[in-house]
Amino acid sequence: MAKPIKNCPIDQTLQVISGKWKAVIIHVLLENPVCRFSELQARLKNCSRRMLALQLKELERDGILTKRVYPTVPATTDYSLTERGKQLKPIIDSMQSWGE
Amino acid sequence: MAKPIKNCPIDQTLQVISGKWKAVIIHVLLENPVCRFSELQARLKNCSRRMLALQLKELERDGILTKRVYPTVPATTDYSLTERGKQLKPIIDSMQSWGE
DNA sequence: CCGTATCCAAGTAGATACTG
DNA sequence: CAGTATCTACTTGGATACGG
Repeated sequence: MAKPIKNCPIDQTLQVISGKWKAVIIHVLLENPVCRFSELQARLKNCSRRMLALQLKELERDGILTKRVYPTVPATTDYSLTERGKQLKPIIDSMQSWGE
Repeated sequence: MAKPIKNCPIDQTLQVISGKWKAVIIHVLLENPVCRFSELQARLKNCSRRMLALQLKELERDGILTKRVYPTVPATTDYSLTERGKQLKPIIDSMQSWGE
């Protein structure tokens, strides 16, 4: 009962979604299952290209989303949630409810 | 449908709980409704006194918890969640489930 | 179009010492 | 006991320029 925490499941989850733009990215992808890089950028008004790329890379690394690259010229990419990513929906939803 | 986000409810919530130790503090207070400063410190093994004080001060400012000070010598204090703070339970709980 | 590399300014957090 | 003050090292993120 007096166990020290941190690195508990709660923090695992927080690490994954608490990047500056991550929760919002997940939210967008829950509503729009497939998004191109430029679509995401358009929706996240103040998020720089650099930041967006960073956040997406981390989300991909953590198994939350999948990136597909099409060998067109110029290159196009799109992003969509994995199953594990979709399971974040209850959390994002309750965060939205609480925030109102 | 193409509205830019950020500063949406999701982010409001994230701001409140995503401090380095905040989610864990809330979790502890959900299980132990009244905690003294030293109790919290004991449970958050790697959290310095300074950090704990900072996080608590922000949580108090955001209306998540209430601080009571008893004019004993030496001073003692305790912390407990507000109603609004208690309403974070579904979020913390689902974060815990997901993290496992 | 979709990034990456570099530089730099600002913010953040630990260590330590002090206070009512 | 429960903090605050200060100093410093580390991290973060914006601006800009370049690359496939």
